[in-house]
Amino acid sequence: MPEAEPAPTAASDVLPKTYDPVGTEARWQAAWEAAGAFHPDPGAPGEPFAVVIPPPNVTGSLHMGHAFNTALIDTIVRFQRLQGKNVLCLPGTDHASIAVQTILEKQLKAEGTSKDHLGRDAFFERAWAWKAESGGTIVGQLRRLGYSVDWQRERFTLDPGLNRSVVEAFVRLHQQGLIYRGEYLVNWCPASGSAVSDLEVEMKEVEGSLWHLRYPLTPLADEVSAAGAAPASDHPIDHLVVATTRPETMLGDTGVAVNPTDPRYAHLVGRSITLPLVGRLIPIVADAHVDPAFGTGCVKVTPAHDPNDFAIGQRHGLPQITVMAKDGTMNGAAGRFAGLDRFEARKAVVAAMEAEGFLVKVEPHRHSVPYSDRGKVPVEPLLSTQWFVRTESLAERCRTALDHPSGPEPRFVPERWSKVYRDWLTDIRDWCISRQLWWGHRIPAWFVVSETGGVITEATPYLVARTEQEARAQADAQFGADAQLEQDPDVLDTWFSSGLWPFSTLGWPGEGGQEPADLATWYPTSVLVTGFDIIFFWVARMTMLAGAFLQDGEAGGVEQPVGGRTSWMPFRDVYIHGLVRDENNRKMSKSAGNGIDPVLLIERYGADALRFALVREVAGAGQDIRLDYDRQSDTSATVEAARNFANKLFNATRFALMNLGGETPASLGEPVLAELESEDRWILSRLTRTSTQVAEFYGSYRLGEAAKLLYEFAWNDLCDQYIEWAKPRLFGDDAVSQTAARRVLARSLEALLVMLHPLMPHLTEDLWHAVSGAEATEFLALQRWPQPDPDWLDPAHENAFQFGIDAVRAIRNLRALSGVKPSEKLSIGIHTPTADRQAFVVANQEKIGRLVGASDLHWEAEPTSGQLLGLVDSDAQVGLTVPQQSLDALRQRLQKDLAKVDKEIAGLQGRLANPNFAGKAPPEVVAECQANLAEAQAQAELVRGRLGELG
RNA sequence: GCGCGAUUAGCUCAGCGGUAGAGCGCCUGCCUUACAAGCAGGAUGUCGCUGGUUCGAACCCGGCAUCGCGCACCA
Repeated sequence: MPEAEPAPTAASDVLPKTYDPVGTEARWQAAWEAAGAFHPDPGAPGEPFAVVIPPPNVTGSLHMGHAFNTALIDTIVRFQRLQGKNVLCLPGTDHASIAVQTILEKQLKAEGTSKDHLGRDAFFERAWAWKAESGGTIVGQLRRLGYSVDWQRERFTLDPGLNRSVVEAFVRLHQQGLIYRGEYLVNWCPASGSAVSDLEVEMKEVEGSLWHLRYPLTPLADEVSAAGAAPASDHPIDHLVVATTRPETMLGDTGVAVNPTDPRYAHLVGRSITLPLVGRLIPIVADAHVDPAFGTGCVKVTPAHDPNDFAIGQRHGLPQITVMAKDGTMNGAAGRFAGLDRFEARKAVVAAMEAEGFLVKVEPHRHSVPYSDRGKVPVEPLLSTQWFVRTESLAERCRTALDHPSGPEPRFVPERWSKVYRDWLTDIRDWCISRQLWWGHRIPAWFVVSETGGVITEATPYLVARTEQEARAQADAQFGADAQLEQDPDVLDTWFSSGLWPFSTLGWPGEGGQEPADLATWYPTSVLVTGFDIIFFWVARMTMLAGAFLQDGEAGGVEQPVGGRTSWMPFRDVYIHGLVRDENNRKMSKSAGNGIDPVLLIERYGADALRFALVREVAGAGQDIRLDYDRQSDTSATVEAARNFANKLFNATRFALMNLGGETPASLGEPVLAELESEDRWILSRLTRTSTQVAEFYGSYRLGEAAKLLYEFAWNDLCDQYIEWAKPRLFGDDAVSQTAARRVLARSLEALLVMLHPLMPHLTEDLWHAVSGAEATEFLALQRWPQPDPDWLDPAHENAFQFGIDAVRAIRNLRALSGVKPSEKLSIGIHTPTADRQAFVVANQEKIGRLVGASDLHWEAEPTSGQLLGLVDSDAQVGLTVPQQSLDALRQRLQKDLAKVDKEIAGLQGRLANPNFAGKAPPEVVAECQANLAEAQAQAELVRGRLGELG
């Protein structure tokens, strides 16, 4: 960021009538970044507070989910900064192996070439070029949200530092015996030619078919030679019927299973089937996995192509016959079907079965099929040799931490997600971490290919090392100097590097056994903020990997968090938020094309408005939020309302600048208690209450509540009430009264700007500069949370002032009923026998008169006759003298009031008449009930009197 | 199948034991020298259904219904 960036000019003395976010936002983003405002020093004072942001795909672009996540995180970290914490918020991106490789391969294909033609090195270069070109998009868009992250610490999962972390992690896991290599069924994506993780598999409901196939029993005569012993007796049954949704896999069948308790087939267990089309003899086995009630109760077993069958096969020692190649076509083992694509093969197998009389029937069948998220094709369970992380011991550590005696680690907000997290850590499957791709971290394992004839086979010994030199040295020692090495061609799952994110980005593992300063200061991080959709895949992987690396086992064999920490957990809290749904409550997705572009909304309404709108919608419980949107006009009423709020603040500040006489909060000084008037004391009390409560809300992730409370304070209290009541003083010539009002206004507005800053950072930064006159090098973002004088809190006075508000409303209501022109000044009376209220009315005569358009505002204990009267409560009435009275409207109004109050009386009397209520309810509730009844009865009396006068 | 969440004003949602609120929208009137992206006033609900607990339930407990989500999948 060039230092020469022009210093931001704060809102000038004369502001325009509406706020223009576009220029303002860009200006402050540049100023913050140029000044390094969010580049913290690990040695700085202040309690450390750290957040690492969930790294988006480097080549992606901003969607509403990012905007939402960003709004939440930035609100939290900006609040903590205002609390004086030493805040690090660290940004970055991940390399998204499959996504990027898919894009690149598509490009290459369009150019008439391929990655294999290009070669690995050239392909890698090209991928980096693509990253350089498109990788700036999303970080640029994140900047436009006003994200207060430390861009100087921005990381990328493939950068050299994180590369080192990944290699170190792999090597250490291997040393701990937690990484192994072996041949297992994995989710294979034929489109990308790689294994994929569970995350990248999505179950889709499809209307498929259930093919019922006849599998003939092998005649007994032939069994003898096949099984070596003749079964006890023959039987009329000469075949079994199996059902399948994937008939092409029958070519790889190596058994048929029935339930051991199924009387229909018990006698057949041990006999064999002659597999149609293939001719292979396969045994009938008994396995409890088979549900006798489903279909025919007989299941074909294809261990090499189905996870359940794989397990059955293992239990019964059945061979695994792979009939498919890695590109999804049938292989040599498929006999005459070899070379066909798996879906063509399906048709061909069915046709052949039918032709040979083995097809019994076909039923429509709705079932779910695993689809590759990236390749958009059905995933194929395929046997292949892959690298795995043994997860059980890692998961166990995490489960134990959840039961930590001093509270669960991490702490989930909302709490219910911890259950989901625990479920995922229970009965967890080992994690396949190898990917047959080029764009990613190459696995740091070298095969000693000279031991197996120059090629990599399952039997080839391998060495895991941090560098090729290290591997070479190991090879020399173990296999001699002429051992030939070849690095594993595969790369690691992107989530492997993402799983290290909370510590790799802080410099783990460091140099020479030294803990890096960032890690020392900010690990464990304070909170992880993420959507529930990746809780299993990302959150749990981070906690599992941290458990493996951020502990020492030295102290008497008991593991301890490294560096004397109290916890090795990568984050204290996990704040789970919902999804942003579209105007029809649908999940936004690229394929559905229903995404709402945050950038469009930022351009239309400003980033502050979008952020405020998103956060304001958040309920406490991590629910999804719905964003309304009109696709015809690209407008959103919700965001527009937030934009209007921004404009309201802008104009309130504009008003203040016009009425503070060129002074600032600092030059005006603190309000002097003895000089304060009614509305001063009221707003300061409200301010004190609000600042305490908002801080509580922000601090406990109740961000939506914080936003709503501030909205109300700003609009209702400060603008609608305080400013309106204080106007005569600000405009008037009583210097003492004017100064008092200026002090209170300046103080309240400044505090409001600070409190709103986490939600609307640009606007508040700009307005704060205008109000405070602060230098361009100073930032609101780095100020402190308001510290109102506790003496300002005055609930009794808030109550007393509420009477004023109510009286004004009652008068205005009456005026509206009277039909008198709003511009016409009227003689108005407030009638109350109570001394305090009388004093209030007298003291605020001018202000109230102004608020209600009175030519004359006076107090009288009782109304004089001939007036139009309205009720404040049983103790106060308001009266107007109007030229032509609109008696019908008033009568209707009073009758309505009476009906309401009568209903209330009936309800209260009913309750009080119940002897159980008086006996069992708390006395204060009974007393309140009685007081309400008395009030209601007194009001009814007054209203009846008024109605009587009207005739 | 197992689990989770939702159901409150026309719409989007708060409230989670003392008798219902906000924003938007709506109706009426106002360009009142901060703001028409505004101001003032107003209307609007058998709180999904059904049992129970309680003096008292939108709120707690049990069922049911509808919608949504996650996990597991029966071939």
